[in-house]
Amino acid sequence: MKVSELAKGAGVTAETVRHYVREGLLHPERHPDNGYQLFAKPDLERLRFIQRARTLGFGVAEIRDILDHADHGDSPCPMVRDLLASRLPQIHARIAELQALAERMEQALETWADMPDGIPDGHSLCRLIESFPEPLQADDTRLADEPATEEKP
Amino acid sequence: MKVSELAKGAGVTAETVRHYVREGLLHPERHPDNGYQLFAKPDLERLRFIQRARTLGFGVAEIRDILDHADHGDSPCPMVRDLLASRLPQIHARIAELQALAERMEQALETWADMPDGIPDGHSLCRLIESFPEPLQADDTRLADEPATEEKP
DNA sequence: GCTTGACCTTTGTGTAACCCAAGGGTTTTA
DNA sequence: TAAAACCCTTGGGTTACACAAAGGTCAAGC
Repeated sequence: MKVSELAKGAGVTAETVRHYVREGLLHPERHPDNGYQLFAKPDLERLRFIQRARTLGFGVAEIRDILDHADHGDSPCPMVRDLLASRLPQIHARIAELQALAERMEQALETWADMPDGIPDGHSLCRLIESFPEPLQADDTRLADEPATEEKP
Repeated sequence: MKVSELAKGAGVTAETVRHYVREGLLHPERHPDNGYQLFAKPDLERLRFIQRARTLGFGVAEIRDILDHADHGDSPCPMVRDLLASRLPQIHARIAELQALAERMEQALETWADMPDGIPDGHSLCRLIESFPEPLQADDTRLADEPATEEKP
């Protein structure tokens, strides 16, 4: 299989496949004549494995570690469990954070529904925003990292 | 005020202040002798405004636009409202996404609690992950962007 | 006057997971 | 046989900062 064929088989873009190759998650052979990357059937399974792992919140580097373990004949499952268990509370924290954000936004829209816009007068820029409570000091309760579930701008 | 003083006043780091200056959110004067950035009292209010806007989900570039409008004497409030209203559903989508992720993770941990780890055998890498449902094809229901609420690794 | 430590400057690099464009070779197809 | 379609690599962009390096500045104590 060539790059695009593998990509289609798993529902990702060819760029994503190349990215995984660059990051060492896939190890294709090379066609000796033209240098094209050649994937075998197991690579399709491997790519699907990667996809599932991504939806479970694993980062690309972590998946590489998992795959490396497996490639060496070691069971990566304990690692997988540990990663999952340690990441879960962070996801919950992130959710809470976003819910708080949504509530602030909704509250803002409600509050502002019958407030005048106001024009910048040197004391305020946009009274709407300024009427909001200050972000209670430096709250370092932010989530450390969240490698999963990316978006495409 | 110098950089660190302004930063302390708003509970952010000096780096953050410098970042906002680079991005055009703050326009300090320069001490003619040593080139130090000099901030006035309004800049502190401005920085706090930025912080509030960030907690409301606005990105730095958006805040720059808002501030530019205000600096030109235009009321940025309609823009603010529009941005908020258009971003809110994305936040909700993002929350739903993360909740689904958390559920998958929890379900995985539960399911695996009494499953054997399994050693890679050429057919499976980690049966635990492979026993999971495939990410239903290319679901492009992902969130377009979410410039707010960043984390610090 | 001088050293020391704290603070200032700019520039460049790194982060996560890709996307996209450019420039150039290859294969397939009409 | 020529165009369309696909392959390759390289490099830059995205977000909101953090951090390190190299060097200038300043306040205080001796």
